[in-house]
Amino acid sequence: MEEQTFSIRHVSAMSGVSIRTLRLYDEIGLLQPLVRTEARYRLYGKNELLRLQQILFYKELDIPLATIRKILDNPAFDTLTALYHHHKELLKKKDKIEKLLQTLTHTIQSIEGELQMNYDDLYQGFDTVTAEAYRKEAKEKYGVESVEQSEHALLSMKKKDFQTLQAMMRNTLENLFNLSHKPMNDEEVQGLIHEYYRIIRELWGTSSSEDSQAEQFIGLGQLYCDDERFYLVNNCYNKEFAEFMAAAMKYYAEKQLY
Amino acid sequence: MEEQTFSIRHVSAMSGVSIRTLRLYDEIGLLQPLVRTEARYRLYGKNELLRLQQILFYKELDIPLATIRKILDNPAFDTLTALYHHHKELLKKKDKIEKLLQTLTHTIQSIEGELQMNYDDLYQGFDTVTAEAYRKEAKEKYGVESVEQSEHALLSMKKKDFQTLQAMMRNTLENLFNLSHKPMNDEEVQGLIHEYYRIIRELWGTSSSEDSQAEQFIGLGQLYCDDERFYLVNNCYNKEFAEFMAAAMKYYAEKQLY
DNA sequence: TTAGACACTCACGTAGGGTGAGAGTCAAGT
DNA sequence: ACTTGACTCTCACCCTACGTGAGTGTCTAA
Repeated sequence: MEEQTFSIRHVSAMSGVSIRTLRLYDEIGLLQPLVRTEARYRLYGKNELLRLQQILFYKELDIPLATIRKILDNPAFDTLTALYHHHKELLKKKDKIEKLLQTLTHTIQSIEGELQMNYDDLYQGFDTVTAEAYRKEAKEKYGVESVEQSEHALLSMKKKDFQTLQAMMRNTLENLFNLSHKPMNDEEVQGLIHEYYRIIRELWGTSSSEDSQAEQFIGLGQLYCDDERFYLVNNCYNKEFAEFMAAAMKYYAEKQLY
Repeated sequence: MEEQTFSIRHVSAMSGVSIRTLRLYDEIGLLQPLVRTEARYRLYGKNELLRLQQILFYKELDIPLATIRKILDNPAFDTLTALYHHHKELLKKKDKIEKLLQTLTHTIQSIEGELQMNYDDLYQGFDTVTAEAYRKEAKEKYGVESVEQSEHALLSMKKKDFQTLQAMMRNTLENLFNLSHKPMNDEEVQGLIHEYYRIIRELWGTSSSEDSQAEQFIGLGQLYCDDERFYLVNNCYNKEFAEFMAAAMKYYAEKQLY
């Protein structure tokens, strides 16, 4: 029995995504139809519809399309994991709106003379979109301060590049978190650590350097254990996971980097 | 005593909006600094900071910049009214997230075999971005069905044009709602009705027609009273306001259009 | 005066589409 | 078999809202 398929118009109607957009997604390899008929018509199946949903969730989080594709095409990608991740991010979005509502209420009160408001407070809750803010986050979260070239690399890194790396890092960490019940030297775990290492190297600005920076990588893992600011997943500090990461990173460095 | 002013970097830091963006906003007349020094430096004051906040709220609602400018530059613009409007829209956004969370939960349950899910339901809560959806809304809300050229005008109207008209219409209706305690023939009220008339004409595709369409305009006002689908403000049906509108539109037509 | 921080304008480029033109395909009706 | 309206395709131009870099001028403290 053949799988049920849907024309591009049908998918557009179901999903609310324009036909032009669906073609764009095909073009860039983000969402390819199940079938191209002899007439070049696109026909989509169930898996494509599910993938489109994932795309829309990631879009809701302002992830660029190229990054979405990378994430979805990763062999380690898992739909359920991603859905849980989206859930958390949507809750964050909701919190943001709460904050905006608060700012709004305060502004009204300020205008009506009921309270005094600082100028800074006018903008509480709005997204900060400057490259500078992104760099600050990198410093706080990814231990780039301790690496020589990092300051320069960070200054020259473009905002989009940083966002892409960040999204992929989050994705990798999520996957690692799901495997943290396994031994840290598990093959799959170590594969993900390898990925993590390469992303960190991009952030450090040393991705093409001969020096493998094994010790720095180990040091970063240790930093996760020592400093409670480094909550890696679930928006809270998780000691067990930090230790898991540190051990896995240390093992990876010793096996692959020395 | 001179007003306190802020450099562009300061405003960027306070607001999270990039310097480049602030320059762009100046360039397009959306947010002009209080002062340009002899050196061409931009200095912003209190009113500019408040205006920037308004811009950010409108941006949060995906209103195009040119439209934001039109709204803010309208003599009838009122900050408090706008803030109340933003409040409502943010609550709507929050509802949308709730819906997405629901969709997400259902998807998880569907994958885990706990329930059966239609393909359409995969996309509940996501924005519908097709021009077709916009046209449908126009038909439902602005009485375009009853006007001859409207179908053709609607088909040829671009999505952005429609969004712009829609935003301005909402804004005009908000202002009218605030004046609905006044007589419907009040000068200010009639000024806003004039605005409303011109926007409706754009939607009808008859903005440059010699025929004033007085009767159709009156008929549209009557439609608001007769059909409970036409909730104009506050996301609910408001009979008093609908009647106010109908009367004001009738009066306007009789005085200005015949 | 110097030097570093800051600000300016100009201009190129990009992401993610919207839109229109022109042509081919499908399927039901005659 | 032909017609016709709905559907689909590709191509190509355009747009919004910036990001980014280059080059140059301005400010201010030392």
